[in-house]
Amino acid sequence: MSEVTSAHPTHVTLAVVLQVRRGELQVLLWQRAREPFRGAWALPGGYLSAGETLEQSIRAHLAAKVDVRELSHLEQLETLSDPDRSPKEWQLATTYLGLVPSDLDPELPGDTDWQPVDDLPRLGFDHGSIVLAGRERLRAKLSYTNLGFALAPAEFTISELRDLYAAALGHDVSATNLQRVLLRRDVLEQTGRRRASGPSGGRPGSLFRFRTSELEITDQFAVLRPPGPARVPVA
Amino acid sequence: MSEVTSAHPTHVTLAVVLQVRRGELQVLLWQRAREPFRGAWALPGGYLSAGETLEQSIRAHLAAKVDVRELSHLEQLETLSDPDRSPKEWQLATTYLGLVPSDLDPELPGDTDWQPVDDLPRLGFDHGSIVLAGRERLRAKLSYTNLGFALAPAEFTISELRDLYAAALGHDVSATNLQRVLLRRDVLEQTGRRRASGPSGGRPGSLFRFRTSELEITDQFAVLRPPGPARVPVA
DNA sequence: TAAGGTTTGCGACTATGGGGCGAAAACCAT
DNA sequence: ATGGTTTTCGCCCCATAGTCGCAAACCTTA
Repeated sequence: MSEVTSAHPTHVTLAVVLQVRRGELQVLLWQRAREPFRGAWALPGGYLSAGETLEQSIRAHLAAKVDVRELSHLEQLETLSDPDRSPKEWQLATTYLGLVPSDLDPELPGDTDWQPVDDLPRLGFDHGSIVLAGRERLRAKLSYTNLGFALAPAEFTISELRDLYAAALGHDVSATNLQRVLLRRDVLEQTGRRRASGPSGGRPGSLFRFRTSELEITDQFAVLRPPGPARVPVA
Repeated sequence: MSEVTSAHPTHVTLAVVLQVRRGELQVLLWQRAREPFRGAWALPGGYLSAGETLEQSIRAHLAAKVDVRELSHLEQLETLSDPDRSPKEWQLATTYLGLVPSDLDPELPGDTDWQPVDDLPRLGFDHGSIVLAGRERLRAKLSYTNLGFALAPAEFTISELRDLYAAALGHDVSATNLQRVLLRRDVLEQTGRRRASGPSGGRPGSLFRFRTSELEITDQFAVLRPPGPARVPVA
């Protein structure tokens, strides 16, 4: 049980901010200088202030670490309420998933750094499981939404996008298949330009972009569909 | 802005409890006797008490309306934080989705009743949109999980199950397709028994049951799968 | 300019799973 | 037995994903 159990819980917001850096999925963490969990790493976030919404709160706390304008996506995850999740007080935590495009490299305070999600340091509180939940949410949504836009730069070749997906999903991805799936779903479109070929030569790749930066869900996963002759293709 | 904005918000839990009754999807509501929103209908729920988790809180509040043991499923939805969502105070609300099998008919207090989700009365606060969110979550999960177990009685024919799905999804469902999909995914199994044929005659249907009442997710919706020869069938 | 190496693009083929349809099976009532 | 009703099941079609391999496009070096 908590050392202090008042009648009202405190409320914090926490964010799992993910980015693909150097070919691997990394999460934004900061190292605690004070107890509890002194020396351990923790998710960015902090207390909810009066008059704020939860989203405003997490954006404000993140602004102290990274420039908030660099966040390409932010969505709410679970709200945690185990009375023992903080050793010092009765504290609720509403968690968020944030994404940053891979071509950005925001300035960070000295106590803050990116850590690979597959090789995490010791995390304080229940933050380890929160990172797992964020990673899982990202993995799932990459499959049935256009969320890739939030990980990718404005323009990219299919090979570059394949590497992004491979890092985020944690397994190899076929470039052929990725291109076909995303083009058929109309989430990618061609820019017409090509990229200068790399240092090792080879054919230069066409540049693509995501058609929109609004989250869209593929309707294809409604398994028991309404009856009808056929779903009309876009007119 | 709220009339009263203290430094600490209050926190309530609310539940969208759904059941298929008389062939349509209905939600559990109670009619408010006091301001604000006197006379309007509202979702069951109430304040979070000291030492509780959010799930314990909503279960306790629901116990005052329906016997909690009748809930076949309970999962967290969003946590709402608009400072103006309650006219009387700064109040956060963590919402839940609850499901009740269609063969149960719990005792209800006098102020409480089931209402069809397609023809709702006037709802107080933001409860209208919460009901929508719950309905949408149910619809989605019926497609890619075995969540149907939470709507169905212990045994049923395919036709009966089709009617349940049709009511929950809001559109017709093919019995042939439903059976094939759920059997292939191994979520349904046959009991061996048959149901006596109905009043209008006809061939008696075989009785089925859900293989498990634990929530399981069909892995089939990972679109960009890991490479490999084939996913091995269950050995 | 030709040859060889590297990377991208793309079509062909296969596998899987959902949707539609109709015939056969199983039951009741007359 | 005959007809009406409901369930069951096989068959075919189509959409989409996964795999493979070759051609195209580019660079470097000879």
